[in-house]
Amino acid sequence: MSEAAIQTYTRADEAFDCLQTAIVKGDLVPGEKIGEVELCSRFNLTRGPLREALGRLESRGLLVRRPHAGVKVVSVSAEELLELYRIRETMEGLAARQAAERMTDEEIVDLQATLDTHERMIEQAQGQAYYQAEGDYDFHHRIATGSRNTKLAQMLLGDLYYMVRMYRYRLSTSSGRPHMALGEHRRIAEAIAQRDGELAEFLMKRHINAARNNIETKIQNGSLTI
Amino acid sequence: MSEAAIQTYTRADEAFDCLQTAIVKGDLVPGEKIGEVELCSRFNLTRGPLREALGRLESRGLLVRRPHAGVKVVSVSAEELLELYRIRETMEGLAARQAAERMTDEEIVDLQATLDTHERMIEQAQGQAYYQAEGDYDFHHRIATGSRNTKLAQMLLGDLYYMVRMYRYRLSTSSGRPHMALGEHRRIAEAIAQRDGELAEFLMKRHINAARNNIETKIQNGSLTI
DNA sequence: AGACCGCGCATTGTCAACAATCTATATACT
DNA sequence: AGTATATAGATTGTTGACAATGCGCGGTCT
Repeated sequence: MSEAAIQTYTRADEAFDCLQTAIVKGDLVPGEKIGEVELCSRFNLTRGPLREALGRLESRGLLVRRPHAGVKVVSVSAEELLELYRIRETMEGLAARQAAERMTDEEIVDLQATLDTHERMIEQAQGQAYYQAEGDYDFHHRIATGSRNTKLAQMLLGDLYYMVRMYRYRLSTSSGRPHMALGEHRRIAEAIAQRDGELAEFLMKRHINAARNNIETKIQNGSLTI
Repeated sequence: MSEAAIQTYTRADEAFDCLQTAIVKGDLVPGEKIGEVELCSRFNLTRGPLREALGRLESRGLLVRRPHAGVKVVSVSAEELLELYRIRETMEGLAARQAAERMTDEEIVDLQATLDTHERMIEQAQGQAYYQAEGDYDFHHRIATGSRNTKLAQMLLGDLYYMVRMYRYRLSTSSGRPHMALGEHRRIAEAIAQRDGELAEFLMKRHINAARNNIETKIQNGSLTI
């Protein structure tokens, strides 16, 4: 998905993408032990590039590897998932503040246009958590990039989002509050449009904290099992 | 260096550690293009494990890789280095807050004992920036671990610190304010000992911001060239 | 019957040869 | 003379075979 920009696309990159999306989409279940040869036949690869991809994924925390014993998809506990949101809160708060200071006017227009699209999506696909989750991801993605903070964007897009999305796909956590989330997005975008970094940071932190609380209560209700 | 804990230590792990320390210590210069075969002979490895290690390092942002063209050590601009400190400010602030809430009493005692050691080091090794930098790293390391936030510690220890250390070794950035930094560390440790998370967060953010300002003025003076 | 030991098998880690791609040099053309 | 192109060399990417390690099964001893 969207790898057009890359000129030469090596087998290892292919393996990396395949595995990453497989993990995020839940085709590879957390905790399950997976053999290398099985993965090779599954994705039509040889073990060389595969192992390189496994190394990358391990380094990103999506896999755990024990020498001579095999790899398995990382399984995140409920506490760890909530901790992830604590990290997001601070990091995306920073991203929002820097985005307010640095995004181009054009990017801001695009950002707000994206939200219009999301609104239509929510109305059309009532309850289709998939599109909601993707829309949410899109919004946060734009802000991370808009921060013009290379490493920050890299950490958010490369490390955190994949772990969060992994559970979002599985649990549709964002369902239940799509309209509310959209409203929060709107206000954040508005603050960015007014170049009010402080406000954007505040709103973003509150937004993510709300999402975190939503998950926490669901877990306590028992309606969410991890 | 300190690989006793691991039972089986694969060649790829070895390659990873060798390269990482080589990059951090400056044996591998940023921007310089390095061939795979050269690295192999340099560290007594074969290309298989080496490539796996290269993948991991690329994924962590210490290397950049262009398909069929080779790898080179990442070169961070002055702006990017300062941005790194912005990220540290928020993330380590969070770490300090959570550490204040979650560290064991024993860990806190150890933390303060560490600071005593640092004080002696600073007095003995006047101006030896190396030990100062390592002492500083040690302090921040303990707090990251003490946060009991797996992913947060992983991101700080695995991603950010290596990049910062890379430039610390080269530029001895922390020199000039060792005593001041120690005093700031002391106050942070004190806040943690009193279980005052809010204060610990505030002090940590100010501490890192001070370090950032120190670097910024040095860059503007021209006494620091990157 | 239960526990411990040893062996065989499967899986992972490593290696060296082969194929594909890029870079640089030299040559021809404008 | 400067630019573009083609070719040669070197370097990276990939493959399949080989070696080393962990895991499970069966046997034996208490």
